[in-house]
Amino acid sequence: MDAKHSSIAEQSIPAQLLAWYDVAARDLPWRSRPGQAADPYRVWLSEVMLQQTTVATVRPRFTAWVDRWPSVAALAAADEADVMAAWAGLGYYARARNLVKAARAVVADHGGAFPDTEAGLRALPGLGAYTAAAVAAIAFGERAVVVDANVERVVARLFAIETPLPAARPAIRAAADTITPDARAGDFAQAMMDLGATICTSRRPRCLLCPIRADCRAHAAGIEERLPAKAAKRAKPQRYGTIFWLERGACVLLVRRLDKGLLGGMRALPTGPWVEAPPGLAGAPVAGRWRLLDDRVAHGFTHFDLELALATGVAQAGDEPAGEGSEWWPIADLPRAGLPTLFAKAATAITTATPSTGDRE
DNA sequence: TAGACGTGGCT
DNA sequence: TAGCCAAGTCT
Repeated sequence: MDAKHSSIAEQSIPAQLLAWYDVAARDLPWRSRPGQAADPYRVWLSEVMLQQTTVATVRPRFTAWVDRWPSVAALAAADEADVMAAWAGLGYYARARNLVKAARAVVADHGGAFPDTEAGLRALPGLGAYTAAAVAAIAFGERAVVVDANVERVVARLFAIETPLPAARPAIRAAADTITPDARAGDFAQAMMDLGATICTSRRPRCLLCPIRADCRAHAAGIEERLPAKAAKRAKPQRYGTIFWLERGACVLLVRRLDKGLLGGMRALPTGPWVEAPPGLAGAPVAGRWRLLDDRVAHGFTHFDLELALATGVAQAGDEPAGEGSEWWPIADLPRAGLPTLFAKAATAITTATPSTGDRE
C-alpha cells in the first residue's frame, strides 16, 4: 500500500511540474517562445554562461553576445582575443576558450550544425555531463537526465536523500532518472531548474508555493532546510603578490597570460609571483625605480585569497619588456582591453590614487 | 577524486 | 563581515 502510493505519487511529479511550468516559467532571453523551435546555439551559449553564474549576471551579457555573434558560424570566425575580452568579468575563463574551440569544431567537423544527441554534444570541449544533457533535452527534445545544483537540491529534498554531497550524487542522479519524462524533456529540465531557483531555494524554501510539496519527503519530515547536506570545506589560504603598472607616454604595459591556468589567455597587468609572503618587487617586468603605493587590492578566488601591492613606474629609453603578447595599451582605452576583474580593480585603484605619472602639465 | 578554476550578490 | 551560494568542467 505504501509502496503503491509512493509509486503513483512519483509518476505524477513530472505532470504536476510541467503544469506549473506552463504558467510560471521565467521569461529569459535564451528561451524560445512557445511553439518556436529552440536555437541550439543560444541554448548552448546560455548554458555555458550560466555555469556557476547567476541569471542576473548572465542576462545582459547573453544579449550583448548574441548581438555581436548571432550564430555558431559567426563565433567560429571570431578573433579569439575579441572573444576573451568579451568574456572579461564573467570568470572561469576556460569557458570562453572552450566556447571558441567548440564553435570551430561544430563548423569544421559537423557542417555547422550542433550534434543533436547527448553523446555527440558531450564530445565538444566545455560540454560536461550537465551541459550536454541540458542542450540535448532543451534544444533537441532528447530524454536526457539533466542534473545541476538546482536539480540536486530539489531531488535531495523530494526523496529525502540525507547523504552529504558529493557522495550523494549517484543516488540523486538515479532518483532524477525515475522522474524524468519521455515527452517534454527540455521543459521538464527547465521546470526543475526554475523550481530550484525560485521556490525550492537553498535557504528558506517557499514550500507553500511548491507544486510538488505533497510528494516531498523532506518537507513531510521537516528537514528540507538542511538538505542537501554538504561536506565541510577547506579553509582558503592567503597569498600575496605585486602588480606592476608601467607607463610609456599615454599607455600602460599589458601582457597576455598563458593559455593554461588561472585567468588563462586573458590580457592582464604584469604581476610577480603569488606567494605566501609579500614578494616586493620580485618579478618586475623591467628593472628600475618602482614606486610602491600605499593602496592595496584584495581579491578572493575560489581556492585562495589574494592581496596585491601596487608598483608604478615609467618606462625609460631602452625598456622593451615586450615578450610575446606584451602590448602598450592606451590608458584611456583600458575598459576595452577586457581585463579580468582583479586587474580592472587594480587599474582603478592606481589611476585614482595617483595622477598620471606620464606627461602632464 | 579532490582540487583548480572567477566573480558578484546576499545574509 | 566572512562565508555561502550561483544552470560545472577538466585533470
